[in-house]
Amino acid sequence: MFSKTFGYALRAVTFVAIHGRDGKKISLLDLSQNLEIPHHFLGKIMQDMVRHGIVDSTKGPNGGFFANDQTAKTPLLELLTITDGNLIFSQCALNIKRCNAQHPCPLHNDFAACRDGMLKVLAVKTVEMMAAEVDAGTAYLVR
Amino acid sequence: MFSKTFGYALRAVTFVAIHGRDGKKISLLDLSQNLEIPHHFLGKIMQDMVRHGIVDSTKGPNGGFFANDQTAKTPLLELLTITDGNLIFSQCALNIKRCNAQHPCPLHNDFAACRDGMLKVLAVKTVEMMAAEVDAGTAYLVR
DNA sequence: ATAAATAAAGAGTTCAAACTCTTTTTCTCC
DNA sequence: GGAGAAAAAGAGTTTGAACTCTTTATTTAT
Repeated sequence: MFSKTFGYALRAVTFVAIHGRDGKKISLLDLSQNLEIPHHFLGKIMQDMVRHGIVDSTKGPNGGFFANDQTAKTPLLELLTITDGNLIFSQCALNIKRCNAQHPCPLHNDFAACRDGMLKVLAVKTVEMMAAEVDAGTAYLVR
Repeated sequence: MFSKTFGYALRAVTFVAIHGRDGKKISLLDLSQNLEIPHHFLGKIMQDMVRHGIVDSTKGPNGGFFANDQTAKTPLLELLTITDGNLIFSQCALNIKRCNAQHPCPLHNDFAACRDGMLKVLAVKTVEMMAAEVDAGTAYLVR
């Protein structure tokens, strides 16, 4: 349903939201080691996050990624759109070309309900909500 | 969430359940043309269906695929298990190694609800229910 | 028996996601 | 301003799903 890239982005951005505040910066290596994500691959993903303004970064010694004004209040759906595009909104469970309420595949309604429920969650949940759960010890970003 | 193979299998088996009764046989080419599925690829999938006893087949002139006693009452979940294995039951939305109710990722509960709802539908719906919807014109297998 | 039709089987190709490696750019500290 | 640290960028590799092509086996009709 979601790409691995989305999972990596979500976990990394949440990690930065937690640890990359008050002038603290998280290096790519720190991120990839703490979250157990291949670091070159994560590099590409974080580039994209910076490009979209989800987090900020500085190069050079003591450089790294850090939270900005937007980081905490980013809805997860925005991350999904960046990593996976918006194909997920329209795609049919059976891969039929034309599938909609007027011309449904036999799984259209069941799948649409499931997918839309999930999208609703992603639209409402923000990075800071994720961070709060992790801080409270009620959810985990790794292992 | 599901492979294309599953969608192809579901549509093809349903088509056979509708048109391959009372001694009538559906050739691979008929199947692939009616459903607009690459026919060599569909061949492999139908082989697998025959191997698992979901439908029957005969070779030679006037050969093809046809429904057997089991076809109509096959739950969709059984097709899913054949085509996609049972990885889907355990996998986590964020691709975290250990993710369960005691050690959840931040999306665990939301995703589990969505996935389990979908699986419930697949466990209850059978091929004949799909066929009935298609026969009634309330659902479509193609385009 | 032979020929034709059809499923079955095997091997190969394509494509995109996931991942790796190398080089370049930018910045800081000395 | 030179060295080193770190992100950014580009190019390459791997892997598995999806798809194609060719050959073989089986059956029917004549």
